[in-house]
Amino acid sequence: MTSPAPARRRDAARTRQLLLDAARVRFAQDGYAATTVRDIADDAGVNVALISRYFRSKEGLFEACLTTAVDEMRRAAGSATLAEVPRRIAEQAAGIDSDGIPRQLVLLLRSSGDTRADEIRIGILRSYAENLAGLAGWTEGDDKLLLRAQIAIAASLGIAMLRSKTPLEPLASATEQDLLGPLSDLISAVVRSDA
Amino acid sequence: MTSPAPARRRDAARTRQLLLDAARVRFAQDGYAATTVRDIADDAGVNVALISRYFRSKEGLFEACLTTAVDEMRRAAGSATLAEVPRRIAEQAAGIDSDGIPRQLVLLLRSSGDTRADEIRIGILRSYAENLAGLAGWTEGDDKLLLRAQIAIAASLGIAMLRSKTPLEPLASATEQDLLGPLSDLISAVVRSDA
DNA sequence: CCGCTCAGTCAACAGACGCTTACAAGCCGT
DNA sequence: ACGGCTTGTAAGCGTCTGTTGACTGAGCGG
Repeated sequence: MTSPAPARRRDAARTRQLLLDAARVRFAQDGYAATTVRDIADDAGVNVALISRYFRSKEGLFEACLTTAVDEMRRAAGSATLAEVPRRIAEQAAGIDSDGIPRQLVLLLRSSGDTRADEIRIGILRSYAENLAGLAGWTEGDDKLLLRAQIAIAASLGIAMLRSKTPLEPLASATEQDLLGPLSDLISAVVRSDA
Repeated sequence: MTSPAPARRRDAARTRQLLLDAARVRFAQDGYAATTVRDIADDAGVNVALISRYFRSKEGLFEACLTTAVDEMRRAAGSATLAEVPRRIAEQAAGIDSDGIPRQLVLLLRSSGDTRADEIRIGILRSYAENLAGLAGWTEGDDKLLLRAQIAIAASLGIAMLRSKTPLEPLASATEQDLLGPLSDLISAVVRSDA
């Protein structure tokens, strides 16, 4: 966290990251269409024009949010066994960030209206579902099991979504521990090959 | 449905309904912020200004969509046993409408940015969760079971959401029958009092 | 057949939107 | 220290947004 550099007053990489962070919060919280580039720039404390400079456009910024979020999730996930999956999902859904918003997951569920970004989103979702199905013994062509994996993914996203903005207690403030039990039951019940 | 009146050329009630129908499709498909009043009016085949006339504002129209959608779901739901719940949810998620979009459910997950509409949404979600928990023997104060019911609701919404716009096969085009099995497993595994 | 009422039309508003351009200021190698 | 490249600023562009108010014409009681 504490960078060795003496924090240059003008630092392109730092500014880029500030924009990226602010954008992820806004996009996850308010959605793509409801977020304006001026909101993001103000949150980041930089000039609006720098969004166009560093990300070419609002859509480019959204794509960057999506890809970095996905990278982080991939890094956090690694390879897992079926038994570990509920804990991994509970971690993500509980929100590893300070404000408890599971941004990575929410970003995956929100559509942007941007074709390119939506393609990325769907590709990621597809790969997640196939990974999960694979852990349960899925082989290509087995639509039944793949459907079940996708339903499990969808359920996780729904939980993350409902936690992110909706003050629906006790779900909204449930801890990772609280979610683990129900999620384990959900995954093991839904993702089964003996459909 | 078939009104006795011979369809007057200028019919306020009919126009209002046309706007309501078009708005529900748009809001569910594209979200609140990404939908413009001109889109809705064009879909309904009426003039834009009539939205302000009949619903006071775009937000007023969204609120009307929510309340009517909720009414329809209440009417369709009625009283049910726990065993019937998966089928009811599968019906809604599969989409009883012609285009297969589960509008009612999706509307409940999409937020508008409008405070009043969000309050309605949350109230509905809370009542659904309590109903579902009640079927499993929930008594006030049992947060564990209520949490599980809310997770089941969230899962259903996530499925509906992912089906609505995302071409994620086989989930996107799964039929009510396809969903019934996995959903039954999900509900019965998640909504249990012996947590 | 007249005249009032109300459903629907039209054009325009003020503001916000994403984005671009021209310019000022900082950083670094030499 | 100074030139050249990079980083940040300010202003404005064209467009689209939700909403409004004055208008036209259909419908119906008299």
